[in-house]
Amino acid sequence: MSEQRIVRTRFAPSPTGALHIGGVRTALFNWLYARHAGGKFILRIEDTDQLRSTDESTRGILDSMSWLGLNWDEGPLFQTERAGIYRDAVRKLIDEGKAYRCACPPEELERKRKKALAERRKPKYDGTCRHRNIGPNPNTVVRFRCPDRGTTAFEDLVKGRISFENDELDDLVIERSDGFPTYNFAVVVDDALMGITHVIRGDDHVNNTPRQILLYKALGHDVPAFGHVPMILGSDKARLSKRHGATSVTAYRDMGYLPEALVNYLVRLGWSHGDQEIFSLDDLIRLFTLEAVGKSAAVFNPDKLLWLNQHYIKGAAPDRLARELAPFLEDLGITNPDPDFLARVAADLQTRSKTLVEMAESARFYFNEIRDYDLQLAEKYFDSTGAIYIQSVREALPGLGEYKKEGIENLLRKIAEENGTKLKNVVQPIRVALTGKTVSPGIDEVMVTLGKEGVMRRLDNALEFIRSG
RNA sequence: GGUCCCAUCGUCUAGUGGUUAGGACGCUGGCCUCUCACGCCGGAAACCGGAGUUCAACUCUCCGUGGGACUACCA
Repeated sequence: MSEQRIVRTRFAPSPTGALHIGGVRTALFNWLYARHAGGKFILRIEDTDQLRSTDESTRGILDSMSWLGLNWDEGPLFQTERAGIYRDAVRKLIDEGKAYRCACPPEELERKRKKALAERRKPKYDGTCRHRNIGPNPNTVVRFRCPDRGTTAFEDLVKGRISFENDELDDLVIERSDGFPTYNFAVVVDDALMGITHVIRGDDHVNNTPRQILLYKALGHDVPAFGHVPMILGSDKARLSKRHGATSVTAYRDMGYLPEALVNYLVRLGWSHGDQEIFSLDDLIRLFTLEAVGKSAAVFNPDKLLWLNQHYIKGAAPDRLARELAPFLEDLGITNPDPDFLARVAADLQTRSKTLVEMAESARFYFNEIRDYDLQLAEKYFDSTGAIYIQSVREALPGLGEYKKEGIENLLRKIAEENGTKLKNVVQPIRVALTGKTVSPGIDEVMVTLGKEGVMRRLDNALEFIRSG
């Protein structure tokens, strides 16, 4: 009896661009599956496409994974460093008669394919070189000899039983003429050698699975379990791509999304746990199973992601928000703010910001005193009564005992009452005087955060502006 | 064309033969209120179609229809 093996999953992106929304979700599912089972999560970089692979992409992918908290136990391993391993595996198959060299010119194969298509036949390699016993030669590829008969089936962890007739499969190329393995071969060799027990990937790979199973068997390896998760679509139900807007993890980070929002959103795309919508990483590790992953493709919904981001911003600790917010403020020219002050600003803004970018934008007035008021606003709020209210507040402030929210609000109410007007009529001129805008956090919050001195200075600025204007 | 996969509100989904078909985003009416938000209460909104099986189908089977993936010396 073979012992129950420890679960080993992997994520194997190719470094040909930024880490994609679809890619991370696959990574997340693999990571969760491993963590849930107390197994290992391995990172492998599939960089055999020499032309399109870049170190920069690799760094970006690693960064994005770390930012999301998806740590890996082994790797990153690079396929380009494993060329000898694939070559040996190919040789072994040739020696055993399970693979053969093929010298068919690409143009001819292309011609045959087109002809087959035109005649409504399946375009399948015709086996010309199967028995020609061609030796090593620069212009040859190696093909895997696929069985003509029989059925290859597997029990998919999310979709259930899937089976293919072997005669639908053709003799796929496993080694290109440049000596590098093809994708289908390299994955099998790598997954087998790395002891991957559960291959969790996008369902665009289901059609690859039977030939890969055949390769596992030909190579004499155990066949892992497969779980094909549905893909993520754009709003037009087409595969998610750049034209649907932001699709990379870094793009969302730069737009001011919190990693937990992205993780929470992505996991709910295809997976669910009853009516629950909010999940921490710990919740997910505890609850995640592949059985609860749906079978159908999901449309990416930016609005729901935005809602989740807002939710997490709302609940975040102010000092943490302050740290996250700092780089976005820096983009606006606000550098090295006092951490405590910034935390108070973040606290004021956290129920009214959907992203950190939005929060930074709303936070500007806290750092820049207003000199030139908007003339339209000034005309409306700095009229004779507005000026009186500002003046009244300014004069009352020094005598205010406790400079706290309650005291401030009471003061404003008292002034409104004394002038026989509504609170809002006092508040709005003050708001414009302090923030330069008609929209801001609660006026008492703003005044507390700005501090008594700051508020008095700003009110003086406003009064000065009124006098000179 | 062939093969494979999929199908509940606009979107993400719960449902596992008998439910007023539930939740969430968005939309929308109201409450709260110093603006904007937050929060709270309410509303509109779905079982792709047709045959079966069954006392009873959203749920099981088959056939349509629609969508998607693959069909490379790309991964």
